[in-house]
Amino acid sequence: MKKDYLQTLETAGYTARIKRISDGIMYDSRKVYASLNLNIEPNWHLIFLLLKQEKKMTVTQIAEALGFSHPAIIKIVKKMKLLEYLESETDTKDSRKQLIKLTKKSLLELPKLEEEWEKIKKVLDTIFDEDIIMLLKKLEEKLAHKSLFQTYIDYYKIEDNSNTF
Amino acid sequence: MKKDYLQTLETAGYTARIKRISDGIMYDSRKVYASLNLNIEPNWHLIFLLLKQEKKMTVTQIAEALGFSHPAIIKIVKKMKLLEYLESETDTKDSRKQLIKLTKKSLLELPKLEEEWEKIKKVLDTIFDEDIIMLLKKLEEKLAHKSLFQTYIDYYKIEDNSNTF
DNA sequence: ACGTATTACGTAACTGGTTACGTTAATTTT
DNA sequence: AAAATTAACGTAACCAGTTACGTAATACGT
Repeated sequence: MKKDYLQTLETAGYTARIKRISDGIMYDSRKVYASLNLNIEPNWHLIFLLLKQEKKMTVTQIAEALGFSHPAIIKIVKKMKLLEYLESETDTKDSRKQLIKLTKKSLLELPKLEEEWEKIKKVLDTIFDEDIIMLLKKLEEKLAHKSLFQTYIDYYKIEDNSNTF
Repeated sequence: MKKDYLQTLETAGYTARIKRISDGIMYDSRKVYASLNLNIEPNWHLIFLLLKQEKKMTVTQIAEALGFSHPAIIKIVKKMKLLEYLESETDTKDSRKQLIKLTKKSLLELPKLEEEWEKIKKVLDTIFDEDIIMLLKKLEEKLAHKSLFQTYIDYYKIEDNSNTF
């Protein structure tokens, strides 16, 4: 078994370790979906759930809800539209807005998908126990309260010249 | 304050939340380095530490140590070479191997860099307290023991046809 | 010692996200 | 009601990583 240096690199390694965990989970989710021979990507799950709840949402609403940039949503929506899982209409009140919603096909396939998600959830629940969910919440709270960058700036009373050049 | 849907989306949201935390930390680290007007990227930190310890390492060794693919390391090394932080020589015993090491310039700048890292460490330590590090270890252990994908396969005794189509 | 398998590195193409920028529509200011 | 500002979407270029693939050097089995 190879030596894992990240663990020995102290604090410097934490962020890398979190990233590795995150990437690993993403990678595995992808594999699970692939093994199902479903033409579905992990991210889509969230979009399905969101639109099932809200019926119609604009691009920016989805982006904000999921914490992505709006171009990211546009790309995902494009893909999902190609596979006819989503459709959109222009808002009659505000023609800038695109209202995204699930198609008939989506609604038909939802029960099957939800069954799969239920199975995936069970597996995830074996990893994400109480403690770990607590950890997530704690981390989120800390970072939400004050970003790392801001903490750094305040800590050392440095002038933020990252944008000046 | 906008509603955070990820929190309401149950298990489906965990992986997305971890990713968000991870991305956020990365983003902020980048900002800290930018504010220092140092031409250094966060990832490089680990390479510096590693090579300071080990003196000379091959591309694949670095990749394994840090959990990246080898092409990723090649790219990073290329950049660092351009700025003259790294240099490489071909192994005399095995001419396939490139031995990467720190340059004089790196060694000269190290004290200053280490001073900065020390400051960054202090800030990170305000986030990564005992509890969080414990849980991080726990998560890593769980995932190291058995990947999510494997858990899934075993759980449902599915044949892995993710590579077969 | 010779053919085969493996290892190490490098490049190319792709991926899932980002920021930057442009356009048009709506809103606010004056 | 005209001008300026802001909001929503779309596209383009970029970024940091990945996988897939090629090639050359080494190690291995017979």
